[in-house]
Amino acid sequence: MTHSPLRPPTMADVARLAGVSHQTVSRVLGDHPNVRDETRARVQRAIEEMGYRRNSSARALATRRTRTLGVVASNTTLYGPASTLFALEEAARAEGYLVSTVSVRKLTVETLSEALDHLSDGGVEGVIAIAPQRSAVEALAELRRPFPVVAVGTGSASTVPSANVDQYLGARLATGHLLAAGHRTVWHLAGPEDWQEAADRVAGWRKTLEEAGVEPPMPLRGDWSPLSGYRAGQELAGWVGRGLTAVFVANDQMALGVLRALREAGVRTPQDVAVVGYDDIPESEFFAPPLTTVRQDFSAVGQRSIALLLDLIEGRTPSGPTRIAIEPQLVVRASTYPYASPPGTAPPG
Amino acid sequence: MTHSPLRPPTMADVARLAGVSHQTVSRVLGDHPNVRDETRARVQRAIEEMGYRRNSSARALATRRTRTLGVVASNTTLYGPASTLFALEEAARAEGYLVSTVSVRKLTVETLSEALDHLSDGGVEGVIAIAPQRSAVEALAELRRPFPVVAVGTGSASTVPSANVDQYLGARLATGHLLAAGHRTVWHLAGPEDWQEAADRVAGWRKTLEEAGVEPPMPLRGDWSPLSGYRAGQELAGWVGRGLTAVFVANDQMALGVLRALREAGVRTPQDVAVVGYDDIPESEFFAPPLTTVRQDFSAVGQRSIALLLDLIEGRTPSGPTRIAIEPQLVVRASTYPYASPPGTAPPG
DNA sequence: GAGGTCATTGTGAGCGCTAACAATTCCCGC
DNA sequence: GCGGGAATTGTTAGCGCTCACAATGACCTC
Repeated sequence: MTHSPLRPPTMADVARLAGVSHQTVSRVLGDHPNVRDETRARVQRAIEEMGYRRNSSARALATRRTRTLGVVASNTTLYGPASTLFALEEAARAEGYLVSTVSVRKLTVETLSEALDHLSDGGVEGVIAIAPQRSAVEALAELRRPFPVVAVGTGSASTVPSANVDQYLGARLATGHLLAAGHRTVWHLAGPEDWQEAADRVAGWRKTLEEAGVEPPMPLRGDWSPLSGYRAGQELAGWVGRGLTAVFVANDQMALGVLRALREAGVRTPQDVAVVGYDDIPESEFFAPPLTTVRQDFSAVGQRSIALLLDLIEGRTPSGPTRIAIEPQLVVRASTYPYASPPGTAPPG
Repeated sequence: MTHSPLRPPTMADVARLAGVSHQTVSRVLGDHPNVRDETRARVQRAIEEMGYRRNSSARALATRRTRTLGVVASNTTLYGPASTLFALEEAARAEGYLVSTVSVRKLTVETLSEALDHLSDGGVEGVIAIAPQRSAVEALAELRRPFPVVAVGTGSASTVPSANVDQYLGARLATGHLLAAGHRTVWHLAGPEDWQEAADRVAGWRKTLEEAGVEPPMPLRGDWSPLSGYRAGQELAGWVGRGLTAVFVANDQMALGVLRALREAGVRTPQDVAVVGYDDIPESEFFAPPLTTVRQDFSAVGQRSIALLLDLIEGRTPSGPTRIAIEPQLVVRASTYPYASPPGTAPPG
């Protein structure tokens, strides 16, 4: 603190003050064992006094390691991506890595490629790509890149190493729950066509119905937004009384729109139509009525994918499979069962 | 592509292939004017052929510029922080900067200090701190740090350069709207005590009532979560018929809980009690009933704060004030006015 | 055709650190 | 009190790039 040059102090400055060579300073900083206690203390005092911090660029240049990971994501204001991002960063930081993020509005071959370039210019050692669109997955496989990449949200379609919640299983849980409650069939409001996770949920829903000997109705399509759910809900309301008693909606936000449309059409939930969502966003417990949904462990996705990426970067043989699947969990609430428990009494997510 | 050494190619490798000096390669890459077209083309071909990319660490070391910004944030799965984060990254990338994020679970002096250290070790040239807790703001002012910092979400309390939505004004809009609709008084469910934004909203609400000659009732406290809103809503329901006809809730998530509690208590919204929220999250239009709320332009916050930070980094005199205030906007829906328009007809956020 | 100017290219010296090796010191047993 | 090995410290050479400056050559003017 006494010293205040125009440029931040260098290792040589510290060395001079401590009366040692710069290499000894480096050893102290690197916790190298063979440094005399007295010397170490003297160096440490000098470091303190000058407020010295190692220059990360010089270090990175000499070691060829930046200790920085990249993340490419889209739709980061949605609960799922935001939660994954959070878990990713936390896991990476625990391993001493910094995380640089590129959030794009729309994931295409171009934006993905630009994002990887930008991260590459930033010197990342590896990248997590949250790439739920099918096209992005393919692009990922083809793009030339000088570092390992782990995909997240690619559903069952990943050709690169990946970590995913098992969407197929989640859809089976949701659909099976409705069938078990006595519904003859289950309609489905699906996510966008080109999202692999949406496709996996459709597949799980369809398979479950088929196993029960039921011909699946035509699924509706939304874009994940509450508004698209509202519009689909208006359409669904027209089928009430003609065999529609249960709907599996591919995410909670759309389910919210469906609930509103049904309510406005005078259709009661769950008495007339039962609704199941997907994601378990924090709000869904407070919808009207509280929403039965499928909870995804985004935190696990984040941790597992970081662990996998680090294995790849450090050249270790991955300790587990390179295509990780995480089990989702059904959360039953009043939208499928009118006597479900009030808020705050069930274990939180 | 033909070349495939163990190490990525260096500028010298490219220079050799193109038959020029490494400096000429640097000039081509830096778009320096004085390079003959023929030479430039030859170099570019060599770059292409080898798949060469500049080493960012070496570049950063030589230029003393990392072109990386840091962001410290908490509660990043909430709509507000997530939106801000997105806008921040997008604005920074447009200026050629990479963004490294540290998301902490709880913002304290310790976690903030650790986050800044971590970012500092990553070589960031400046930091945006999303620091809504009052304690964090103070910590920020005192912490020694070798780079400029711009605070976001610090409400009116920032001692460092900052960009904020004017929360005081937002609260006045919300409260004034309810008074104008004929309510005699307005209750308030506030956010956590130590959040400056919560305090600013309380102040705006209180001031508006006082100006109207009304003694403000005791505000309730929540923690932003729907559950805390639900609990407060149960309490509020007990005051219906005893002067409670309107509530201003400090965020949309809590408002969702309040709506549920009122509904369960048989209180109708807006006929018995009108409710106004804050944030305009995408879901609020689909609540039961759709929620009147205050929209914050997070995107503007992100852009303005990045512009300010870059001014500070580049040593320019900031082109505007160093404490930026952004105006919020009232969005009227059915929770205060039963004949509000259906979804999809109003201009989107 | 000498001298001057400009465009173009090359050379050398760092940026601040780590890694490999060399040099010094210390401590022990005999 | 001296050889030998371990512990400790110093020296040197990069890591791959940019910056400042030097060198070259082309072209022009008088």
